[in-house]
Amino acid sequence: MTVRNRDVAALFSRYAELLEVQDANPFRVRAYRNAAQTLEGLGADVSRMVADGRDLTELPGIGKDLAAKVREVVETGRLGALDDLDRSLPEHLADLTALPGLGPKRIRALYQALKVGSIDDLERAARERRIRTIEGFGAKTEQKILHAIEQHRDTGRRTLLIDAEHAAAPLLDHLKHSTGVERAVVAGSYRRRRETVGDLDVLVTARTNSDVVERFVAYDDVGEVVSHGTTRSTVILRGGLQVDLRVVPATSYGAALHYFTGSKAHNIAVRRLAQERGLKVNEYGVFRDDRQVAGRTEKSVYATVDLPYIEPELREDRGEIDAAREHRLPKLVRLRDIRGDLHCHSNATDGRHSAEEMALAARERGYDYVAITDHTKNVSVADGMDAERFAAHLDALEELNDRLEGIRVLKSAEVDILGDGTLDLPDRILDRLDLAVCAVHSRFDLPRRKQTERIIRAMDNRHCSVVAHPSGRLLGRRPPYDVDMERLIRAAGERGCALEVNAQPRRLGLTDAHVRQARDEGVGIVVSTDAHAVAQLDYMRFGVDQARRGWLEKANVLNTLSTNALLRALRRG
DNA sequence: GCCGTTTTCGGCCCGACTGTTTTCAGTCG
Repeated sequence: MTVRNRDVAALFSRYAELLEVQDANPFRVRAYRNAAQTLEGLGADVSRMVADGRDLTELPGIGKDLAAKVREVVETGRLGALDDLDRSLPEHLADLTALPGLGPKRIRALYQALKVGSIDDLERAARERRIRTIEGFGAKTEQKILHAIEQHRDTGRRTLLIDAEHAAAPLLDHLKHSTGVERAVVAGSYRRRRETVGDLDVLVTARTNSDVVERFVAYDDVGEVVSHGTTRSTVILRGGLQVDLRVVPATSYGAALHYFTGSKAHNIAVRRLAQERGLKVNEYGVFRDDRQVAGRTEKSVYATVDLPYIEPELREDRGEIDAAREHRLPKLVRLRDIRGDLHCHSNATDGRHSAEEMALAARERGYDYVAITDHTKNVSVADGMDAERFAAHLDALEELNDRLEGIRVLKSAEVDILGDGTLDLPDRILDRLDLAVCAVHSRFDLPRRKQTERIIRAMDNRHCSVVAHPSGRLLGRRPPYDVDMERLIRAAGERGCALEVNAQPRRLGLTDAHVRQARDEGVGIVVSTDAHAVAQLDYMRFGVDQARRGWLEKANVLNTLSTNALLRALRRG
């Protein structure tokens, strides 16, 4: 069994939780958390690094001790130190850290006083009114604990970025109508454009007499007010999404925006740089002694630590600080660089609109080209077409192309990759395509090696221009199929095959870390919407966000090219 | 437990809100 980065990260995270409950040195706890984060954000397989005898201490936040522990997990699948802790503490004690309001100190107090070792134990103790008997706990805390358990049981999931957008837009509109409000924006992971967000961090600049916090807690969609201060408040919307509001004066806007955009790790790194320069950075500005020296804009904050502006999508402490210092930050691809969509469905199979409607909608969006990529026979649930139907379909696309002006319809298909890695269309049809977008739609359960080799075999076919949604995941619904993505990326590079960032907000095909790895390996990336209706062409921006999180520049993205340059770039051999 | 352009030891980011122990610890972001 191959140990994946996220397996090691999960063990480290759990170890950190247990250490915390044990009242260990908080910096030691953080070291494990940092290491977990490093591993999760790493494109390369740590198992392979171990097999290749690479020096793991080169990784940020991993020293001699943690390198040995990573090796231990990779080689044995276990972490001995964690097993030891697990033996001395109740199995489910660490689960308690998931409850808001319960930190390590309180969990320890509960365990020592009442032998509470799980959420169920905790609920029982609260109902029997035993929690209020512990020093430092009262009736109100007991109630809050019960409430937190309830909430934890029916939510506790992350929200898709698109759903967060739908919640944020009307809320911002509501806040902007408050007295004295100048600006209202969403910061946090939403602004960093992570694929899912845990909560919404709303930042408002306002004059001192503003009623914005009052308006915030009185917002229609608020289900519960968690906290309510003068400059800060937290609510939970009816749908379960938590929203944190912070209010600062305009002179602090840049510092606050930087602070609340995060990530936490990025902020800590920036503040450390400030410290070295005798400065203090907080959400109100950059200070030398008690005098504010910057903070009205984010750029001014970065300038005090001698860095250029860093785009929010890069702020994950994954090397962006060093890159900024050395003036080698990527010039990130933008939505307006995109000149066409290379993955769209029509009503020839499971799309809602005709190829002509899709093409006209693409033209409206300013594109030069659009690839109509309908399904092949093996994807029967989508009414996939066999060779005969496909031949007629391509005739129709040619006819359409002759008729339309201002947009080039590229003849294409979403060719199913069969279980053995062959393609679901004969060569005589594949030869007629401008490009073939190939993808897996079945046999998600193949073991890792077989799945990997299946897809590489498909890439061996000279017709395969792009591998679409190469991980097969559906956020919150279906985990990625087990595939050696690192090997897949290398294979794509060797064969001149492109990989797709699928812009469907629930797919986003490649993770940001894998996008970045593909870039480092020189693999061409296409960003496509997989639209099944004209409105979904607008999902392109989610794909561009993901590309930006993977450090892609315009030159890394093939569908920023003109039609002819694109077709040249996709031609293989 | 990590890390080093003052350091291989001694640091490790900073402030708001809540409840309770009435002066502050705990938690969170």
